[in-house]
Amino acid sequence: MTQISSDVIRGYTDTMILFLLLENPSYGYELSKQIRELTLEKYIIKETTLYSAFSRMQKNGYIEAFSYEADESRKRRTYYRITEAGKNYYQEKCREWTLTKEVVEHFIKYSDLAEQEDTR
Amino acid sequence: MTQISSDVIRGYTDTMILFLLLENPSYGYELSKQIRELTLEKYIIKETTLYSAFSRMQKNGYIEAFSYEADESRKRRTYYRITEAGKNYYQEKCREWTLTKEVVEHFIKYSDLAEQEDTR
DNA sequence: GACATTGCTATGTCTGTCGTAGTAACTATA
DNA sequence: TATAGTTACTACGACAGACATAGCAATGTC
Repeated sequence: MTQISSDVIRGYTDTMILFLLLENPSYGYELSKQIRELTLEKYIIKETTLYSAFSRMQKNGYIEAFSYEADESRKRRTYYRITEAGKNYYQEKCREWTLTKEVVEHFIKYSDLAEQEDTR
Repeated sequence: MTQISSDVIRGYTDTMILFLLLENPSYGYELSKQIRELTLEKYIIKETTLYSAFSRMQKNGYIEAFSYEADESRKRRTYYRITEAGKNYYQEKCREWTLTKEVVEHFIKYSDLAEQEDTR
């Protein structure tokens, strides 16, 4: 297991995208590359997952779409920027994450992990 | 937000149950109480979630059902114990958790969290 | 005897992820 | 300039885990 099963990440893809949009507006392909690089290939977001996150978050008002092209018919990419609501949502998720960590770690045993690694 | 949205926990309910079964065989109602208490009410597992986890994990061979009653027709509770496969699965999930934490934390900003708490 | 708690089953819905497929523009290369 | 590879998306359907709702029977408590 070198990659993460995405079911675990579920609920945090939005957060990952919003984190990156806090820095700069961006678009699908670039974001997916950034996520892959930032996580050192440990998490590679699927295209469909990414784009469905866009439409969900746009619907929820967390991001806004825009285009750099003057001519709408010519635009290649759809850029997104984070909204104020998106920033609030992001912060909420960060707080939730600390709670989640606390909860899950009650049920995790770190002992023997190294040992296990060796005996594999 | 004092409780955790269960979508975040998704993928770790099995782990929580297995952790407790490592100590003792147990049954639904008791496990749900233990989870509630261990997490100081931060996570309260839904009944349906719990019991569907049982059947899923039994199907996967991670747990085994048994009864303390001699007379099967009289049994009140279904007890479960963890199997060897379950122990391995549990350890795998613990390793996965460390990875997950690493990945997610790249996208979390802890700064301003306290500040936010104050202004609420 | 009434009421709360315990312990579980059945059924269906919702949502996020993902597989598969397809399209079109742009880029590099030979 | 033909071709292959990369970029940048959209559409559609399947699946699985969490959960709402409902129901039911045994046990405990006052």
